[in-house]
Amino acid sequence: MSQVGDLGMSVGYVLKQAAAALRGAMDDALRPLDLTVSQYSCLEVLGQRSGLSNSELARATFVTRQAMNQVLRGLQERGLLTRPAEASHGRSRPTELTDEGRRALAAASRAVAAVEQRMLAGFDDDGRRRLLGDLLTCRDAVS
Amino acid sequence: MSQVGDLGMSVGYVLKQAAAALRGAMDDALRPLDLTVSQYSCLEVLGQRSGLSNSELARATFVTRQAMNQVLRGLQERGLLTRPAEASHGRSRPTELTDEGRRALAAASRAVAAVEQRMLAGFDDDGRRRLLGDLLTCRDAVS
DNA sequence: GGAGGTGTGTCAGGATTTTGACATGAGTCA
DNA sequence: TGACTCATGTCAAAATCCTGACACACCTCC
Repeated sequence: MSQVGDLGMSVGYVLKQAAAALRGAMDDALRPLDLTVSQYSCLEVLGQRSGLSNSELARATFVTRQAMNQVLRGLQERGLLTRPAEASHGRSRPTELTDEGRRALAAASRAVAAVEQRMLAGFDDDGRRRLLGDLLTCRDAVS
Repeated sequence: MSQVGDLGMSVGYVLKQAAAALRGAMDDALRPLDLTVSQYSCLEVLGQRSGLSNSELARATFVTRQAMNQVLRGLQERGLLTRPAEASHGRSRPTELTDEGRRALAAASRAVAAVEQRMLAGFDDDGRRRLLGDLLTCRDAVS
């Protein structure tokens, strides 16, 4: 006898499906802009909080700092962000968006916002706030 | 420490975070059983609906059929499932769990259920049903 | 001052996934 | 029958991510 019961009724399973569907839709929306979801996530976090280090960005996007390092190199190569050649304190190097990076972020942000708008079309303001709170509860409970 | 500002108010961003946290917790819970999340997902779907083909399993778990093929090979190698040597109709080969596969699934299902229980500790029955319905709405709207 | 612990950046290797491609089997329709 | 379309399985290459490891910088405590 399965502990999970009907798979279609498992919150965890549907959560995973919803996240996968969202990621796929974001991927499609970002492909014309030549950005991956990981790259966009990095830019978005940097747009909100400038000057974060590699490790801080990794934690914010739920990937390892090694993976984030690869993303940062690619974005730096393309001129979308800058890092000082050497750290001023410790080993961490604060990352900043360039003007071109801000332009790319603006375009990507619009594309992703359209996807999120489509995902939440069936919710009113109260419903969205409620869903957001529920997801925060889940995230914190399982972390 | 790292409040991300407006990003923390994005349902899509928090959905991604919650799914990532859940995946990490599932990974930890399944590691003692020598199963990855992908492998468990495959077993769980097969436990619910036996006889699915490679492509059907891939769609059910939101991965490509190439990736699912790799998972199926590993599980078949370990004797957790069986596939007929050749297809009886078309090219699809229906997959079935072995007795050992069912035992592994039962143990994994218990471990994952504990994680999900922890994730939903803060919800009552109505809250869980509501969250499940909201996630289904999101999934279908963005697919 | 020195030892130990923590956080950070980076390198290397392996595992997983995706993209692109090709061949096969089944169904549709002229 | 033959051309066309579609779904499936599979192979190969590339991209991505993770695990393990190492060195460096800072901090605390003795």
